[in-house]
Amino acid sequence: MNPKKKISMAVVKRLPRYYRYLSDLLKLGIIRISSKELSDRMGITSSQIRQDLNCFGGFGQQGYGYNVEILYNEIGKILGLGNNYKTVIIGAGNMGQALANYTNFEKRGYKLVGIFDVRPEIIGKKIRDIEVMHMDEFDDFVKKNKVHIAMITVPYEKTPEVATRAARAGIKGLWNFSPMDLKIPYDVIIENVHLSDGLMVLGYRLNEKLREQKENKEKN
Amino acid sequence: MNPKKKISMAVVKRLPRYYRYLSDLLKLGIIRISSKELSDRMGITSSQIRQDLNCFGGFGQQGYGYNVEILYNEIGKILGLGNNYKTVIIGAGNMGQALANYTNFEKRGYKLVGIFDVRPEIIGKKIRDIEVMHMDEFDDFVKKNKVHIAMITVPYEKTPEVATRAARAGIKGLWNFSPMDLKIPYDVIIENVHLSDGLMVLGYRLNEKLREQKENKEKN
DNA sequence: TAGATTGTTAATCGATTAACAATC
DNA sequence: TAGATTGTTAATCGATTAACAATC
Repeated sequence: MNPKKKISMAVVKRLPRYYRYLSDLLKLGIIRISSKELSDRMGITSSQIRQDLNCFGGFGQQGYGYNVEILYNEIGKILGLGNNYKTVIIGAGNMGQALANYTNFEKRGYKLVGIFDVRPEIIGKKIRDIEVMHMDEFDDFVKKNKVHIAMITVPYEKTPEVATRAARAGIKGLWNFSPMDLKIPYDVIIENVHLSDGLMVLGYRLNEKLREQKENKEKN
Repeated sequence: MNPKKKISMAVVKRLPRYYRYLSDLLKLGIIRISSKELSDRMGITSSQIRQDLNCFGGFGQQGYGYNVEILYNEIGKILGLGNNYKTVIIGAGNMGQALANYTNFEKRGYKLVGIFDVRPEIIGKKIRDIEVMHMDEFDDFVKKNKVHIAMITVPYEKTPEVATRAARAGIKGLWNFSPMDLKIPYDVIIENVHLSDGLMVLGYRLNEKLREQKENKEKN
């Protein structure tokens, strides 16, 4: 492998999936796995698995395969899970609370340290031992606690303003849940979650299938 | 264009994004747009836009460009938004309630008609005018109302069981929010939402950036 | 050692971009 | 008509798959 070569997004996006499957294998008590076995489970080619893993170095052994635990830990490292990134949630509505209760993130090393909102009726409420704070305290909190990531679950119109404020306060990564392609003139990494896009793809596939079924019926 | 040729997923996944941008243009009162102008706004090539649209037919006009409203409606049709798909939510926890309140889906033609749970304390509660029903009523409700899509936001362990039940009841599409690749032996279309995968990709990008910054600092 | 399976190179496939004739 | 921009073909680029020598 060549450590200088830039890893393509196609590969990076597959890493969390590998990580998930390896976590399952680990729980099942499986010690070693070949690229062939893993490819069968995941529904991809073994070639792709070996190719992907070799972007980051040789984690396997000829004639043996991969040690599940080692590979799991290595992918974790590649994904930066050991960095113990601290996160905050801005917007303690249903989505914010859902994310706060999503213990999967903690398991993956993302530590939720604060929840913010502006609505008086929700300030002070406890969600998973974390008291909802007012946005007035946001900037100081981020600086004091060296928070890396903000999950933004505020109403659509507020999103750019809140994102800008977070970037100014020193946040390095934004996870945006509003249905827009968030763009702000700050040096910050943005991941947009477009839930309704996913639903529309489901709708398209449903559509295609119903159309095919109709065509087949007409043939007979 | 060749109507027989299968549309690639790469293209399909871009359609909701086009739809979003066209919706914005429509709101701005813009009547026509060229592939070049749209490509500038979206940060992709005009070639890709023309190529994508031509998978489905010629919606533009030489020397003029595309009529925003027509294109918007055509993409809506392709995505099957006119089919008025009916949806239900299974699991009225935070995520379920967040989805229930996500009015974007309604705007896109997905009509939420029912919410289900098994916890006595939540049955009967109203969320956006829809009363939470007990799962005992699920099968009858789906059949009677011809529900197409179920959004599954139940705890991890319950997911396969609930999905199976939904498929048996006649649901055609499942939108799964548990962090697993849902697989059941039924003829049903499944879209998995892997929220933590997205967070991990954000973590990777953050990691890369911090590493680069460190390297640059060491050089100077 | 023999068998298995990796790491890696080469071949293929598919997706994106460039180019331009057609045409509004 | 002249200018603009599409629809579409061809060229390029990147990602996936196949193949196999290296080696555990």
